[in-house]
Amino acid sequence: MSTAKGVRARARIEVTAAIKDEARRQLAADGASKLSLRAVARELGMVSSALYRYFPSRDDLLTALIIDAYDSLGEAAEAAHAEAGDVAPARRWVAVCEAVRGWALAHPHEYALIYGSPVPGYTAPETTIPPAARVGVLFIGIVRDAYQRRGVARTPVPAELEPEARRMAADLAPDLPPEAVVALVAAWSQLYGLVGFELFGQFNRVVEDRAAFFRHAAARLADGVGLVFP
Amino acid sequence: MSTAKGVRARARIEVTAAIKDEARRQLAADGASKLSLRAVARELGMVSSALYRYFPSRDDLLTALIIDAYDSLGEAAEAAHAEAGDVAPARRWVAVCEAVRGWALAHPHEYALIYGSPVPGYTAPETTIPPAARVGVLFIGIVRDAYQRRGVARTPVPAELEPEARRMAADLAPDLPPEAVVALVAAWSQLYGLVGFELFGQFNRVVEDRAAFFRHAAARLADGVGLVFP
DNA sequence: CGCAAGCAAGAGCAGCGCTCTCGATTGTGT
DNA sequence: ACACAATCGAGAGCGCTGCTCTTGCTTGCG
Repeated sequence: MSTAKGVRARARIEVTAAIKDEARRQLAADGASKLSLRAVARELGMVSSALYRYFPSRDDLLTALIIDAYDSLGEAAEAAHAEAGDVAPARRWVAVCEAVRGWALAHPHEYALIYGSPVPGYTAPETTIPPAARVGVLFIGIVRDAYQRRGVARTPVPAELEPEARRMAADLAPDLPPEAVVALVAAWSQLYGLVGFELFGQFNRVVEDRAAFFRHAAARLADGVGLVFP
Repeated sequence: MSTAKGVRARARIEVTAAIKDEARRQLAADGASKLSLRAVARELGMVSSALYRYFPSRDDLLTALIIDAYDSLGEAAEAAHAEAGDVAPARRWVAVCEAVRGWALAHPHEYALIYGSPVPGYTAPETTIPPAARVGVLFIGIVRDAYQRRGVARTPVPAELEPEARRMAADLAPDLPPEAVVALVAAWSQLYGLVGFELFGQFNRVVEDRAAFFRHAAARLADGVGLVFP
């Protein structure tokens, strides 16, 4: 039935979505810390206290937006990966990196929400973990594919890191060599250094042609992971 | 004279410092967005309006804290560099990276203030540029030193990036090869990806032995810049 | 059909950044 | 040396925030 579960449940879903939409609008306009429950309620023509029936606190609304942001980013990355098709893993790696950058530039405040400083006094709940992992999983898949095709160039890790490297590989990708997993995780985090610096103005007066700079840096990141360009 | 400029000017300096100290305390305790002018004033035994004689707005207080944070980080990095002495540039590079990480772990909220998402609606004034550049300048010096001693390993940049690479080199370090400057800037930003991910919890359930992981990643960063370990 | 659950509305509390006014104190030019 | 100007702390107040509690109306299940 289209009205299964009754009018009330349907209304709840719609109102919840409307709240998130309006909140996302304000987030994109003014940033996370200016997001106001009262303003959202006002814009929706309801009184502020009514909003607490849907989100028990401002932080809960933010959490919902965070999950959506992770999913939106993950979707963009996966779409770019799919669109790249069956090209060499190194090229797919760069395509995903550029998708991450593109999404960040298009949604700066949402990017700041998930990869900038966590909202003070706020710790993300478990629910955010799976969507947050999507881009990482994608990278693992690319490296795995490269490894299965013709192997990856390996850079040995120092002795002090060997146990940790084995533990990481066991947790994240048991079929990949530990050195590759270490390189992968490092490159993964470094990607967000590149994106964050561009987004938060650290490249002002330093890098001008940021698209070209990023493309090159992403390719070198791929290189560092052991992917080769044909 | 020790009382030159009169009692009033002296008092102003002391009160300004007291305000910044208390603000820094609250920043370290609860983060930037919970920093409240009223709470600072309360703690200092003054009324909130009196505080506006010293900082015209909350953002101005934050700006003062940002500059101090950049200087504190720069100082820590420079101290680590000096302490490393005359070892190989690659080792000094890693020492500075570890100093940045150490400072960030010791001052998480101040790190978030300067390298996390910028406080929404707030754009840093020109005054913050020189202190913000200190760590970068340090890295340039290290690479320059390596270059003058025995050269650096160069990775060519693609044709599309060549003009920008030349421009960056002319701006930042005219005596260094453009490829090295590009690699340097990339590594510089990537360092903050590593640090930020550890600090903001992105490494939870991914990397456990973070010190060893970081040391290795920093060494590989140095490698990417063309520095060689003896 | 009746009763419990779900819901919007309104009032209210404590906190915030910021402004303005009012005396008191301090520094300076004549 | 004295008067005038600049500086400062205190207090009241404005409009905003997140959040709570109570009051009725609406919906849906037994």
